[in-house]
Amino acid sequence: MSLEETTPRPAPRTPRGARTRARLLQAAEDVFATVGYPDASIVRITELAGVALGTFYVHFTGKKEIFDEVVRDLSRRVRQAMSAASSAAPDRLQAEREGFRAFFAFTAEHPALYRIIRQAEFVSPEVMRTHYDDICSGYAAGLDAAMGRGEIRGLDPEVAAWALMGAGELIGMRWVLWEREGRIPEPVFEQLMALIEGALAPTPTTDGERT
Amino acid sequence: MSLEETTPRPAPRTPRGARTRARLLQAAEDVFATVGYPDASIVRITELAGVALGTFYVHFTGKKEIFDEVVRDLSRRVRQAMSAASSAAPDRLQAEREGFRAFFAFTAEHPALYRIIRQAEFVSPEVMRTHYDDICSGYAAGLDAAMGRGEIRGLDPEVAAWALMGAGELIGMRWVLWEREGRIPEPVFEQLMALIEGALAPTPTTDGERT
DNA sequence: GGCTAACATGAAAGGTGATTCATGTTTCGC
DNA sequence: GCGAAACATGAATCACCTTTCATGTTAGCC
Repeated sequence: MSLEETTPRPAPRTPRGARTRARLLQAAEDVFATVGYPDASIVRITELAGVALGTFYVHFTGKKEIFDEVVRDLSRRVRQAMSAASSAAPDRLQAEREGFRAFFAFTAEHPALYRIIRQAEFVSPEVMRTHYDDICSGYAAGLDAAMGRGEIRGLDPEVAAWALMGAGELIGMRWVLWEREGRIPEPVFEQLMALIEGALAPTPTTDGERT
Repeated sequence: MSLEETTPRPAPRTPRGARTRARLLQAAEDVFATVGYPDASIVRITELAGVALGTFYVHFTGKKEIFDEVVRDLSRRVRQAMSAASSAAPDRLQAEREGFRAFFAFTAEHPALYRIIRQAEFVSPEVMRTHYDDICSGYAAGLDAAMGRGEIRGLDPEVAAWALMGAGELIGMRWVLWEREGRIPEPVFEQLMALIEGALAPTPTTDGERT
């Protein structure tokens, strides 16, 4: 049942249709984020969106399709935020700082991201994988370039990207999502940066000849 | 509905009861891990366990209760595996190696851990938090002690613990769960260790006078 | 070996929620 | 302004699931 493929609904052809679809997406994001996928019913989504139950099926084939769409949307937005922030940095370490700052800021403003991505594991493993893969490939490319410039030590960019991404994810969960303040405390941020700096810094003692 | 408290069922008083309960727990673990919480029905669990539907309610008050129990059980086991592995290590770096090895090995053998913990976010946020907090406090204590012995640089053990935990989590997801091989490739493991080493190593350049 | 509490059973009650569809309403090109 | 396509509606259908309960069965204890 959860593995079936369905042909997606065609995109809306009029402004009205587009508006309704957007309203449904926004409502779905809210509902998924607050009550979770299991308890998120189509009725709830349509009620929040202010449209009739049947309207939902004009725009989406079912719960999974709209979920996927929500995930893709959030993923796109967070990646865009991160790359926009880090692209202007003069060097890699600065890029790390700005990238992480943007990530934590996005998390603070859209807690839905975490809450939704974590559920995607079952609802839709493919979209979840794509999300991480996408973030990662951008990240790894940045690391690779920096390595070429000798700014960081020689290491496998992919492994490093996943590891750092994981560090950011849990730190964000712990200090942004779980703390009332809703934003990362500066000392925690600095600590994280210190760790990343240490992990990436060119080692004076050993050469970078690891695989 | 998902926030209600119910008085837990009393523990079984006979070997037979204990056996049935254990069978249900094991079945629940499998079902939650394969089809996910939303699609996991009590019927499915009891069928897999080979008991009648009604029997379930002799031992558990509902789906959430057995889910919580499964999470607590997995959490206990993985923590035990990790601490057993790392406790014999001569120094901190060695302890890191053994701890992570044990973690990846456990992940390979019980993919259910990941799959289930990630769902806990909504089903049961408290248990999920407890799981991470528990792992973390042990980890942080180890780092703190090592810091006292001067084996690693001065840093906030809690932040470091969460960051490293996150790194391990995503690396495990990517290379243990998502890869056919089902165990972490040695080069990836070494890369991760190199990163951790860099992150924790006492810095020759700066002193450890950060918070 | 018989008594009782503990345990197991599965049919049935009662809900919930996803999805369909026949029917209206709006919008847009002409 | 008109006709057709796009869109919106919500009552009705249907599938499935949780939970209860009255009734059997088992096992520990004397």
